[in-house]
Amino acid sequence: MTSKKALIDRVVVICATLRSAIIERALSPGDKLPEDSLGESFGVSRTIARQALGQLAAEGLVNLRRNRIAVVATPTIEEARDTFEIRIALEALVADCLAASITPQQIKRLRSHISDQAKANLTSEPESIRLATDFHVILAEMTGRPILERYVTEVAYRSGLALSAYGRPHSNDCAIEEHRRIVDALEAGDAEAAARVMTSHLSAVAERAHVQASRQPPRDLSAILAPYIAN
Amino acid sequence: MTSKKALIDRVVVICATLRSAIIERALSPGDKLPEDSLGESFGVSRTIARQALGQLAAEGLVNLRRNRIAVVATPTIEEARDTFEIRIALEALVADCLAASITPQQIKRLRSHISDQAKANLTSEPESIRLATDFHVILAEMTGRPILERYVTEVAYRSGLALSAYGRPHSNDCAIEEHRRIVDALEAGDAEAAARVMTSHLSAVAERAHVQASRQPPRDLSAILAPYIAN
DNA sequence: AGCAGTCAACGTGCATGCAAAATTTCGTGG
DNA sequence: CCACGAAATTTTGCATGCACGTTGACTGCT
Repeated sequence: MTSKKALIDRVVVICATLRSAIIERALSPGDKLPEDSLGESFGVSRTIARQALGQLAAEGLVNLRRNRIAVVATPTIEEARDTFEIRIALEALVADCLAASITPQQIKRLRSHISDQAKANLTSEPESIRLATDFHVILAEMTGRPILERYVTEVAYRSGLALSAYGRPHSNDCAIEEHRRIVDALEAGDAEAAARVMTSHLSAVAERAHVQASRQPPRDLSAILAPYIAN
Repeated sequence: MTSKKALIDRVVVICATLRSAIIERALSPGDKLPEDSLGESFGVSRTIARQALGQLAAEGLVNLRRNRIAVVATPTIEEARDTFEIRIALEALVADCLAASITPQQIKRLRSHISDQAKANLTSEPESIRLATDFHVILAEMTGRPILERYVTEVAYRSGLALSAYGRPHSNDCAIEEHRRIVDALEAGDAEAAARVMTSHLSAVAERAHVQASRQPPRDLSAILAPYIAN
C-alpha cells in the first residue's frame, strides 16, 4: 500500500512542501509554479495542484494572476513591514499567554529545539532557517489556542518570504541567543519580560532585513519613470 | 455580453456571498453546503463551488471533512474566545495607526456609515449586522496596510460567526454609540484613547456573546458521556 | 538590421465523467 | 412496532478534455 494517509490530503501535503521550500529559499520570489509540472512532481492532476496554489495564494505566499503561471509572491517592502508589525503583536500575545502556562516539559522541548537549531546552524543553511521559523510555530502551538496558532504560523511563513526577498543571506547565530532569552523569560514566568524580549527579537529580525535590501523587488516601471518623462 | 467582469472571478463572488450570508445569519453553523446545489445557485460547476468552499474553510468559516458535505463551521467556545482576543490585538493596531493618520474625509465617511447603520438598525436586522462588521473592515481598509486589512477582515468575519453561534439575537444599539466614540477618539488623534475605546468596544461585544449561549454547539457525545459510563 | 504581424506551443479556466464513500430508503425478521 | 441490514441514491474525490488567453519565435517587410 502506497501510504493510505497520503491520499487523504494531498493538497495539504503539497502546500506544506511548497511552504517549506519557500521559507528555506529553495523557491525564490518570482519563481514560476505551473500547475502541470507541480502536479507531475507530486503525482497528482492539475486539479489538486491548482487547489494547493489557491490555498497558498490566500496565505500570501503565491501570486495568482488570471491565465498566467502562478509565481512565488514578491511582497512589497510595505507588505513586509506590515507583516512584521502584525507578527510582533501576535507573538507578544503568545509570549504573554505562555509565560503564565508553560510547563517544565515544554521548556525542555524548546531548549532541545534550540540546540538542534544551533547544530543545524553549522551544517545546513535551509534546515537552520526552517528550525528558526519552527521555534515560533512551536511556541504558538504550545499556547493551545488554535486560531492564534494558525495566524502566527501564517504570518511567520510570510515573514520568511519577506526575508527571502529583502533579508541578508542569513545570519542566524544571534537569533539563537535571542531564542534562548525568550525561553528564559518564559521559564521565569515573567509575562511582561517575555513579551518584551519577543518583541525586540522580532524587531531585530525585521531590522536586519529592512536595513539592507539584498534583492530589489520588481517595481512599477511606469511609476518610476513618470518623473523623468514628465511631459 | 453577460458581464465579463463576473466571469473573471466567480470563486471570489461565491466566497463573498457566502461570507455575507454567514455573518448576516442567513446561514447558521452546521448548515450544509453541498457542492452541487451551491454551484447550481451560482450557475457554475462543482469545480468552482469546491474551490470557494476550500477558501472559506481556510478562513475558518466552513468545515470540510473528507467525503462529507461541507457545513458552516461551528466554532468552539474556546475558538470564539481566541478569535476575539486576536481581534482585539489587531484592531488596537488599527486604532493606533489611524489615530495618527486619519483625514477629515475619512472621518466624514465613518460618520456617514454609522448613520446608515443606525438607520438599518430600525429596518433590517441582517443589514444592521453587516454594517456593524463593515465598520471595522472600513477602519482596517483606511490604514492602507493590506496585510493588516486582510487579517482584521478575516477575524471580523470569524467573530460574526462566533456571535451567530453564541451571541444573543442581536443587540446593536449600544454598538452604534461605541462606534461613535471610536471615531471621536480617532478624530481627536489620541492613539492611546482610540486603542482603549476600541478594545473595550470589542470586549463588550465578546462579553455580550459569551455570557449567554443562545444555541448550544453540537458537542462530542461520547466525550460528554464518558465520565458517566466510566465502568 | 530593425520592426511589426502571425502562428504554434504552452498554460490556465472550467465543465464533465467516472469511481468510491456516505447517506438514505426500504424491506425483512424478530 | 422496532431493529437491522442491504440496495439505491446522493455526494464527494479526482482526472481529463476542450476552449481560450498568453508567450515567444519566426517570417516578411521596410
